[in-house]
Amino acid sequence: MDLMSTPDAPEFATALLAWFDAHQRILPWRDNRDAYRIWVSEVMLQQTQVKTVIPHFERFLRRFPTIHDLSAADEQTVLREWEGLGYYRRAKHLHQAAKQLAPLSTNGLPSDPKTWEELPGVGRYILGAVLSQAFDLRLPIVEANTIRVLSRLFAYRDDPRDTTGKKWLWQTAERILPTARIGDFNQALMELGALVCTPDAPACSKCPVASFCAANHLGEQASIPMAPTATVIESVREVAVILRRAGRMLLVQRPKTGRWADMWEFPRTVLTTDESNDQAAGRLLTEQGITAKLDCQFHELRHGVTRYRIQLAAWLADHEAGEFAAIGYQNQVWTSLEELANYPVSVPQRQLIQRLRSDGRSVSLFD
DNA sequence: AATACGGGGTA
DNA sequence: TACCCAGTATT
Repeated sequence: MDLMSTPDAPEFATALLAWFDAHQRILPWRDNRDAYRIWVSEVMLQQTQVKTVIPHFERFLRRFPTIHDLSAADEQTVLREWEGLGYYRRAKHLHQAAKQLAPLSTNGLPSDPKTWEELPGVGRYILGAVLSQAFDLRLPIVEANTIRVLSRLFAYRDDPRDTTGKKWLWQTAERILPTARIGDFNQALMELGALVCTPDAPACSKCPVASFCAANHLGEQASIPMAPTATVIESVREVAVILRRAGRMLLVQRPKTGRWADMWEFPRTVLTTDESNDQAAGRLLTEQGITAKLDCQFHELRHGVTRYRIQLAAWLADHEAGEFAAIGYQNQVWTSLEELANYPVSVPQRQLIQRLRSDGRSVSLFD
């Protein structure tokens, strides 16, 4: 058996960086090493593919070119700019963190890890990604691409996603860090995972570090990393009502399950009985102390969340009397028309509004 | 240790 | 359809 070089050898970083220099994609956040731009990009890229992020990133940076522009904006504006990216908590945390960081950023963003660790929405990945890329601090990263790349390089056969695997990943990511070009090295590892060391059919023949790869030597690229246990997707029915008052349309949506249900207290049993959807919608309003006429417009939308496939039945209603509260993303509760009307809507909700408009209805949610 | 959190891309 | 994606916070 021949000796194989391991990825903690200096030759590994040399080979990987040479490949990165020649083959990296041109991405808008690679224009320069501005910490703010890198930070925004890393937050957007959480659980979101590069191709999806690019147009949002460019629009967001035009709207908020510096951390001071972002910190000066109100939250609703930031959330609206985030529309379509999902995981809106990211935007809230980014905005809160910008407010904390802006006063410390008169000469650029701080490079002190302690300062960054305190920020909402900044975990170990964001910390390493931003500080290694912006300031070349010697901090490791672990994320979707590098989980796969590291598992294969070392032929890690256990589940890299469990507690033991995570610990191994962070230790390994730190151990193979070179002593210079840390940010490029971290990015190169991710870029390799995105372009070469892909989940299905990795292009090992084009891999610059195949000679360092245990899985490649063993021919086990297809079985490493081990597949995660499949997620069970549950189908859920939701009821929503669109309130129309004073020329404005408002969407009131019942939460799907869990914590939201505790707040809304709309009995889920309704959804599994023979009770008609009209009655369910009527009760939804009544329980909120709202008097409304339903004109029985029925729409069915599909709204994807992690573990649920949601069928949303929506009605149009004229709001006659009564105060109301509405619930939407992140347990947000609105108590005023203004607040709700200015909140970003999800893509399915936007589709619903477009459908109403195509039916000749005047929808003025944002007008 | 599990779960919540979105929406888009892809075979 | 089912899985994947430059994760973090909460329970």
